[in-house]
Amino acid sequence: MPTRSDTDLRTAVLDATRQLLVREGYRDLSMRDVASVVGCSVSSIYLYFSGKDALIHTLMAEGFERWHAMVEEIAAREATAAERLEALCRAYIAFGLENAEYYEIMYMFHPDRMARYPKELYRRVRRTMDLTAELVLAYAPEAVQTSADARIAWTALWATLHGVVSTLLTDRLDHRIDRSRYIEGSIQFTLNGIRAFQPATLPGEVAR
Amino acid sequence: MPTRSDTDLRTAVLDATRQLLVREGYRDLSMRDVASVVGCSVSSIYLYFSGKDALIHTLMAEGFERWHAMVEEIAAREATAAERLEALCRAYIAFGLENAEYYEIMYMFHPDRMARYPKELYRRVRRTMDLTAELVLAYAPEAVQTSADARIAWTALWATLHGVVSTLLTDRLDHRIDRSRYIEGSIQFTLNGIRAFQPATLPGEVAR
Amino acid sequence: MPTRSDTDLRTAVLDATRQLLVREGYRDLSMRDVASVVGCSVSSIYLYFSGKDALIHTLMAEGFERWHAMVEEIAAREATAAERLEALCRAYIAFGLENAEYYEIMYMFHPDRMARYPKELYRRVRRTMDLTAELVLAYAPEAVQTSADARIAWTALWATLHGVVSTLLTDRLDHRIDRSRYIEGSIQFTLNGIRAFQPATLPGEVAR
Amino acid sequence: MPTRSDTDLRTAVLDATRQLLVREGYRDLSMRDVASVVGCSVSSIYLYFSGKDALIHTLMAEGFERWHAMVEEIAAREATAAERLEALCRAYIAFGLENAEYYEIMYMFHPDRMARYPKELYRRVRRTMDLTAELVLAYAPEAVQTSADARIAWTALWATLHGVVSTLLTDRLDHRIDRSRYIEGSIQFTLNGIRAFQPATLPGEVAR
DNA sequence: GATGAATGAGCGTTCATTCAT
DNA sequence: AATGAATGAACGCTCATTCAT
Repeated sequence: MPTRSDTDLRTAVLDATRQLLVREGYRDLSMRDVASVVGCSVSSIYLYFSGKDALIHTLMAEGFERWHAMVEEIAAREATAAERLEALCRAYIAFGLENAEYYEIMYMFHPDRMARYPKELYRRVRRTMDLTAELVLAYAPEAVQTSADARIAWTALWATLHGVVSTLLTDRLDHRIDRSRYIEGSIQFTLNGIRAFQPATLPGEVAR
Repeated sequence: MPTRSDTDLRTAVLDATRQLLVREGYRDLSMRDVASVVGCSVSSIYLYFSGKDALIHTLMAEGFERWHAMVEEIAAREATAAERLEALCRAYIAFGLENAEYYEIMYMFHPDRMARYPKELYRRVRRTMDLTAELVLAYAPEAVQTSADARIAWTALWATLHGVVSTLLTDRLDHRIDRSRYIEGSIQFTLNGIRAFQPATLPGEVAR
Repeated sequence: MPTRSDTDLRTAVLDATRQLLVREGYRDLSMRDVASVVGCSVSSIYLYFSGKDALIHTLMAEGFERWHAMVEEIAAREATAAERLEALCRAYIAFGLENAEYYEIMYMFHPDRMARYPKELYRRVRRTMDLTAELVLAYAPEAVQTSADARIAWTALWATLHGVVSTLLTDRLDHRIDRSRYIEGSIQFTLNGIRAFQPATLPGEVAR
Repeated sequence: MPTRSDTDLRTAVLDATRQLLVREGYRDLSMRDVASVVGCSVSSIYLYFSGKDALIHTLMAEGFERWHAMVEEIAAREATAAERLEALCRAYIAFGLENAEYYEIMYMFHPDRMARYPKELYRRVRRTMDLTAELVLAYAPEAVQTSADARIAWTALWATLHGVVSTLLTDRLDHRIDRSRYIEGSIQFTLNGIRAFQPATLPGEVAR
């Protein structure tokens, strides 16, 4: 009597881990818990993952994958550059909020602290960013002219979005501020910033 | 030969904890580690702190204190509103980078996960934010008109700054991007965003 | 060379605990001690018992079980009521002495001090007592007439027996007194007490 | 401003310990607690007691002292032998109940487990018992004829009383049994036992 | 392919005790 | 006479990991 005949254990473990990550957070996640949710033995997990780190790494990769897919979908949309960039921003925030601590392991973790993560991931992340940079470039071609500029602009834009997500996830938004307004406001004014973008000059250089 | 006679153990423990926090992050911080860095016994730590939580709380309070002092100093400066707000932004980022995961425990932590932190801290944090809001208001009085707007604008501004710090601390800045340029760029364009600020409209409302 | 292959660790842990309980008493019993006697790691104990309390509870239950079995066996004997009650008394004392502080955890412990013990045990204990009460009733039907009287008589009888056990276990019997004589003497005169039993009158009531 | 000028620290420590012993029980008694109740430093306790054991020993001695005094007082009373022996029994139980865990350390502790207790105490305890034996002898001179018999009888009597105290202190009295009736019943029927006393014969000897 | 048994290292915390001052 | 500072050993317990079956 195969309890789990069709779906394999590896998948079940990933599902359980993802679920527990949201419920308990990364540090309270234990192999025991995962096994107990899956309904298998602890040691079985080691058949598919070399250890806890590898398990987490897999989820991180999965997360980046998902995000990449979203970006690709948006990039492919029939819409104005402005609509697409706004959509990207909203998608990012939504992604972060919906994936909660899943997001945490993707972004808030010092890679150095875990066994070195495969280079391959960095490559993928960079590819995602390049794709995003194109959207930025298309959005404000008169302000952002080189693709180097675009990367700067996007990283800065991303920083805002990350800040928003992180602020909301950790519940640090002042309670007097309306959540949706805050999100929209942040997006709008960071986009304003992009449009008004001019290659930054370091302090000491001829200023803006 | 008094190794520590003049400076007391309490201070040494705090120093070691701060240092370890940067090296190991909060969750990997153990009382044993702290003791070993300080060069004292584990139980000695308990002479000055009732437990691990209390130790961390102390550092958090200390961090917020320091930041508050910086804000006050900047607010008191003889300078234009623009200079002061820019200074605030740079100070924030510098503070975050220099205090590394000291910063982490201050901002990246869900308060709910630790034994409830004294209300008093929250009050201080909000006071700091109000002070900051004034700087924002002074910077762009034509765009940001009410102090409610100012709080929204600041929280959004803060989100960017937090994003920058977090991006840099977690080493996620694309290595092709110049660090200083990125910082300046982020500050400039977030300030642009402030000047162009208009109370956000929710999607569905009459848009910008 | 299997040191323990045939008998399982769970049993070994219980054995060691019982043994240590005699040697060290309950409060000085540590999981480390148990592990060291068993020759296993501390954490292995947790494979079979959820914690120290559970370990002790198991032993308590086991003890009460054994005692209940003895009572049942005696109640079933083909013998006079007098012989059976005397047998019960001797059995009680023998049980206490042979099981040493195993006895201690069964009887000398304030239940309140440990995580609440399952009700089920209390029920068993009371059932054992009821069974015993019957033996008392059969022994002196003219003196002890109601089963309520029997319970009082037995509890008082038990108090004596417990006193004897406790006295001997804690080595408080005056060394000039012969151990066996003391035991027999106590039994005889407590039985005399039973036969001469009359429902106690509180001081102030019309006295005997 | 001497906070404790008249009464010395030694006394205060003993008082605090006694008080804590009742409140917390022996095993939860800590030097810290004592010091905190006294309002002195932990190390100050060591000025008067060489350690925790010595502190407990002192209290045990004190307890035996008190009990001895009670016995003497009763022995000296103008009353019938019966009244005095009954009074002794009631006094014993009252003493045990009123001194709760104070009683515990006096009687429930294996002397072997603590640093050897001074011989002097044993001598005192024996003297107390001899005094008691006299009361027993006077109570039933026709049954208890030699002082050896008296010691046996008393030890057995004591066992009952101890059983009663222990039963009540550990809350093991069946709740359907009235407390006072139980106490009186036990006393009465143990006295009956004494009166009917005949030197015990070992099983195998010519029986009663 | 899957598991149960076992472990070693580590955790936060408590406590009796010592000793220089 | 009294203390504050410091410690070492122990405690109950958890966890990621290994390995024979």
